Amino acid sequence: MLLRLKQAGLRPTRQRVALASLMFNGEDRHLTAEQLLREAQEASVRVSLATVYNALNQFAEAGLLREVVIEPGQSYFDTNIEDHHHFYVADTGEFYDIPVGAVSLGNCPPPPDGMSISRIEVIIRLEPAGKA
Amino acid sequence: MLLRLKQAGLRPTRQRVALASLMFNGEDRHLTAEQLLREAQEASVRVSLATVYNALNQFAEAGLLREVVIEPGQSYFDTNIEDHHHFYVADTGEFYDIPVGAVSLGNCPPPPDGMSISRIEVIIRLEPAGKA
DNA sequence: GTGATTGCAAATCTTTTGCACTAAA
DNA sequence: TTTAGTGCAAAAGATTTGCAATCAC
Repeated sequence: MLLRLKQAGLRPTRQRVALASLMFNGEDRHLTAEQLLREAQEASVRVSLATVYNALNQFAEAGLLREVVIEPGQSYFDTNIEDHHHFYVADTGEFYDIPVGAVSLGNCPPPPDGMSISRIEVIIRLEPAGKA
Repeated sequence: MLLRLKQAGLRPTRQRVALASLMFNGEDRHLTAEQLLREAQEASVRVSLATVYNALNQFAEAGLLREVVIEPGQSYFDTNIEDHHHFYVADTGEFYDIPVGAVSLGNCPPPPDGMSISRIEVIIRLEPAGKA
């Protein structure tokens, strides 16, 4: 974790190392700042909410994770920085990753003049089956 | 406009009629509450920000428009309720609609067990050409 | 008249910021 | 030691809410 932070140009402080260790634990995660704070507290890591926000923003800026905005008034941070898409369950706030290869996007219309595509995001919203 | 509101089960008050007239003026629009308030004020419609929010939420709930969340801390309301996708320019907050037929989405992976798809959203983020 | 709606101001929620203190190099 | 990072509490923004006044029916 130390190495990863150093490579990103971030000083590996106790808090940043602890937060990074919680987030980058092997599996792909989608966490809000509050959720990460709670995990830190459960792991007995002394850290403030402000620092969690700062760290998440710095990690995102450094390309270590990606901010995902799906709901009003709530940002998720996604540890999977590969090109991919999402299933999202509004009821629970759960995410499931979809590898980019699993969705074929054809026929994309050309961007307006003077613009180029920076990223394509596909969000498939889910609901409990047989609900609607 | 009166009719549209009545059909949606909303009492056609002065404010709601005025706001609806501004939003549903023929073209597809993507507005924030603040933007709509400003338009109302420019049109000399006396209405408060709280009422704009209430009206937008009621319209959305009634299916007259759709809330679109793309940026942290800012909701857009889209008057186009047909199935469609978006180009989005982060720098300016501009939207361009993409008709659903213009993007072919194949090969969608099946949703997790017990879940069904409620909506598929494709967001193509744009940046000024030759920027990156 | 009666109940829904409005406007205002205050409250709420997420996120950011200022600044004195602490820790990394 | 020097500079970056942290924590707290306060600030900032977007949105919601409580309640008396107002409007639609």
